Amino acid sequence: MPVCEIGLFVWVTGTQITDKLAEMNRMTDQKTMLRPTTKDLAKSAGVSRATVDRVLNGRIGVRQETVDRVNKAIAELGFVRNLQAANLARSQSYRFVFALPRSGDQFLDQIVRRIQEAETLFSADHVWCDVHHIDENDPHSISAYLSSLSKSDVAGVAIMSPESPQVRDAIMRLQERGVAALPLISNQTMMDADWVGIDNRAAGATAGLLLGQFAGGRRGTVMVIAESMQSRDSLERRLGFDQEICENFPGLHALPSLETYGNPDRARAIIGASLNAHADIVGIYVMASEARKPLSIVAEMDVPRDIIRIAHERTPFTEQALRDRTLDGVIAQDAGHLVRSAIRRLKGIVDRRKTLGSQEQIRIEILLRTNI
Amino acid sequence: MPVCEIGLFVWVTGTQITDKLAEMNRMTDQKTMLRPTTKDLAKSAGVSRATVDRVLNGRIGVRQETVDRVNKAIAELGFVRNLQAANLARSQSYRFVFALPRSGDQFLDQIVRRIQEAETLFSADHVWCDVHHIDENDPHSISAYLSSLSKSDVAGVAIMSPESPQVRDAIMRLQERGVAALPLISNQTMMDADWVGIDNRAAGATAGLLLGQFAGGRRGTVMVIAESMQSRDSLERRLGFDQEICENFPGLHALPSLETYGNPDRARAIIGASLNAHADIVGIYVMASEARKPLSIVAEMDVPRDIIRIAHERTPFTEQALRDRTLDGVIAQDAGHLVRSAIRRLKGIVDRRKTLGSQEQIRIEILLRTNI
DNA sequence: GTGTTAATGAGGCACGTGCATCATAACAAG
DNA sequence: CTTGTTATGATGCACGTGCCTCATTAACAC
Repeated sequence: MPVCEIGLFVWVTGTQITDKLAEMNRMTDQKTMLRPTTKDLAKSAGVSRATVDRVLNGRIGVRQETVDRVNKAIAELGFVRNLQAANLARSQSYRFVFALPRSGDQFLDQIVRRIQEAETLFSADHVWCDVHHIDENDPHSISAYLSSLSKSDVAGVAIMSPESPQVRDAIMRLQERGVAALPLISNQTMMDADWVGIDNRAAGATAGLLLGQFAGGRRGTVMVIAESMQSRDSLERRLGFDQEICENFPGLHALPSLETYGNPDRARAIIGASLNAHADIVGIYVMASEARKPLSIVAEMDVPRDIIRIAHERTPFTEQALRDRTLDGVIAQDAGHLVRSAIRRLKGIVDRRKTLGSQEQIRIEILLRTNI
Repeated sequence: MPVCEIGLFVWVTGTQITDKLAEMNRMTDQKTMLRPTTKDLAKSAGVSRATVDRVLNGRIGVRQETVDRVNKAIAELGFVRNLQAANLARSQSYRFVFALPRSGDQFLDQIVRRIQEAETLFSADHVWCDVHHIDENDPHSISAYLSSLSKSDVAGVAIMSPESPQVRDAIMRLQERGVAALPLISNQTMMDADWVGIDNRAAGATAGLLLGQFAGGRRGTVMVIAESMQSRDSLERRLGFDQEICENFPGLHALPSLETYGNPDRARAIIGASLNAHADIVGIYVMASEARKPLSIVAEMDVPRDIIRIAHERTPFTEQALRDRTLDGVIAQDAGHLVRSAIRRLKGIVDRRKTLGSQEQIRIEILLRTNI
């Protein structure tokens, strides 16, 4: 009679128990719906609490056979460790570091603000976040910084940095040392699964689709402005954009990307030249995450109203531009969601838990002036 | 010397302490960055832990003067109750009920699925969710059900129900009895602040803007299909839609709403009649949350491809329709986010905490075939 | 047989809070 | 003065887990 074997918990938890008993449980006052504890595990597996502890925390000195018995009991009772009690016992807190490029950029400012916001939110879970500014153009210094982090100081790091072999290696070494590491927004090749950010190819395609549709059958060329085409993000966005335009809007022709290199003078010169050279421009796509300068320059140049303008990222500037109607659409990733998702995933890694996929998928948002 | 008064905690927490000390604290090994406990509170206020407990939990039998002293200490030390320990002590778990209309609707199916998903996610916080199906057309039975809930069974309820005085009253009575109550998706008038869902006026406006832009300067009429115009949501969407179209797309003219009342035959008849009567239709806006039937009927009738179609809510059907290009855009609210937000807010109410506004604002999503 | 070692049991304290009990003090009403 | 009331202190257990120490057992080599 399995009922007797399982013992006390038969009527208290219902996870692996027969439907009938589970039903009984549901009927009972829900406050008594307790989860099995390590004590119950011990009883069920016929071992002591000490051994259960050894198995749960992966300590050495337990026969495989015993490990299996305990694991079987875990499965049977549907035991889940009470994280709050565990954290309480070892008075654990999680310190996470966000390694971000130096700011100036409104989008980065948003991120930093959201990190502070999230810290308040997660303080109940004993999560603390720090921001460390890195020099995005110096992979060596980034790698050096990451190497300086150890498990005792930092539980996890979210890294926003352009792709480079040094950084990729540093991330892998971090993980080996037991520090959770997560690429943020800019992905590093190979780490397909474990990163936080949007699918930039799809984002570019969405920009293309929006621009194409808004152009409404007009024919002409489309200007594409980027900060630099060195970064993976830009390349992927461009790829998605081009594919969408080519396949679905044969009347449109996208020009080669204009690279500003973050230099306003250069930007003014190349944008001006391009506008003069092409009289039939129907759309402008600003691919860079900092849309302020390119758009300001375009505005200076008295570009006709009916030229469609699409940019990336929600910032105070792009919000205002949407309201002003000097911008027609914004493709964005929610900064708050990015940050919270990174924290949850880092915490999940530390706790050796699986996180909820659908919540952690960062959506490609389309912002128009009506849904800011 | 205030340092002595505050005592132990001077260098351990830095919330209300001078910047210099806070800085010292940051410098220290972060693991020692402990939060003040009730014990520290007691010491700082010069009372016993028992009295601190009385104040914290609002029990009677404490002089006002003493209450003030304790509260002052709370502020000074920046004390925040350790919720996990508290929950552990009283082995509390939160049971929340989602009161939803009976299904059939793909959007509702999504919601139910997301609730189950969220239950897994929140199980670490001892949150349990049940779904209770209500008869949305019978306010009396809804009210009766809500009245049957008591604090001992249920910590909170999220209610998706059309507006009615009975339901509104029942919600208020629930709250008086100490059960957290939260309107979900469909709001009840007057409860502006405390509800979970999107701004339907803005959602309608977004639909209008999208449809207008996609129409690309063409002139003609726009068909609007609703399930019923009785509900507040529909009215608000229509309002926003009309305003957007009138103000910004003078070439378009929106017809009166066609109400299907959820009846396929009726739907087929009125949609067919409308299509025949208006040869210059350039767009169709399906306002109902269940877009499947109206869109299928439209598809049956061989409506030209270039007529713009906009609908609401992400469902398997609308996703497929976007891919098929039989639908041009979807205005959606993320079901998972809705559910999680409701749970977090209910929990926040129960714990008497403030929740993070920006996270709980439900965004109006625009889905195109590229960003599904 | 003795010593050695690995595997396990037994027990206890700690974490921060809720909650209960009993004791003590102050003070007012009778 | 007693008696009752109210405010407070003192203390201890409980919650579920981590972590530590010390004892016990069995297996194995010498």
